[in-house]
Amino acid sequence: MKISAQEEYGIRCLLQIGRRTATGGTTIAEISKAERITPSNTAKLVRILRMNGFVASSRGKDGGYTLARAPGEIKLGEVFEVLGGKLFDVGFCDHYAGSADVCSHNDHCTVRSFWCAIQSVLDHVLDQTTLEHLMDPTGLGWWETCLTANPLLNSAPRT
Amino acid sequence: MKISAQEEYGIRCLLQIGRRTATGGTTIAEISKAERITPSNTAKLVRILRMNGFVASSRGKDGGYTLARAPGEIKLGEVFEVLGGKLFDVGFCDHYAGSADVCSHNDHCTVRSFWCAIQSVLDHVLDQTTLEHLMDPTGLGWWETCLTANPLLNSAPRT
DNA sequence: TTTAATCTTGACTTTTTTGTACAATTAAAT
DNA sequence: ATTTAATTGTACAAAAAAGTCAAGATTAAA
Repeated sequence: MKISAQEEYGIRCLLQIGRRTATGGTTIAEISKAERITPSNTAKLVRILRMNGFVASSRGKDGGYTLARAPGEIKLGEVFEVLGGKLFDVGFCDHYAGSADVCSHNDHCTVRSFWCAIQSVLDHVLDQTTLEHLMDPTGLGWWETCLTANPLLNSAPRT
Repeated sequence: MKISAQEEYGIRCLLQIGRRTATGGTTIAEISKAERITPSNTAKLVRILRMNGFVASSRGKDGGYTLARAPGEIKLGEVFEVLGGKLFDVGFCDHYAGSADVCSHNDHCTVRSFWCAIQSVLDHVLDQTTLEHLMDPTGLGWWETCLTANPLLNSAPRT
């Protein structure tokens, strides 16, 4: 369970574009330089963002990228899904269950139901965070206060 | 951000061993058959579990595997870390920051601080769940109640 | 109309992860 | 002692993900 390179850099590219949208957008060359990844790789990542409606592009001289929506309207959950997919695939059992008719991954699928629970937790957090939160320096760390103010996340005993 | 195959099957192997510890343990051949993965792959996964102190092995005829600790003492957070590592590596910036002295992954590292927040959330959940929770069928879904009883995770507005 | 900056696309290479094979080791039972 | 059933460790092969490259298409300004 790792944050993939594509997620890491994809988010960073989006952040770069977000920061510069107000001043006319930015180019692949600029993003590339700022994030220290190659232009080719940058292009690939930005392409994913564009095809999924997060950024808009204009071609030709003086072209470049801007956000396609307001930062507050871009949920990180959506971005993550596009860049790295869900935590576990539905249809996982189809691939891996071997030749059994029903999911022999068994355990009455306790395991899978647990994966779902983890995913719910993540989704809730990611859907409450927008690009705006990452862009605004004063918004740095609203999540920490959430954590400490929270019964579940704050060493609550469970029974 | 996906659950890796090693995490998925590693947990399942541990679960198999846990279930059969009371009745004398189990073997790689049995686990392999139950989870429908090859014996070789099973051996590899179980080895990781053994080297990290989750299971004990005995060799020779009538050998096999048992839990090294009580199920209630095995936090899933620990197991996950061993099987799949942390969500993002410390030292990530060392690898990817290029030739800059300081982490040029910049953004005043808002991004990284956000990764940390996500990891905290995950860790809290995973450290509150033990193998016992997965083993006990009646314990199915204590996490769902947690979710719905929870302000942060239940569509709480944040400001 | 020319030019230069920029995006767009698909194929290719490298790296990482995942899975497999096989020989060596151990211990109980006979 | 020998046989048998099991674990252990290393090295290798296959698959997936990440990253690179090169040629093409589009646009705006000079």
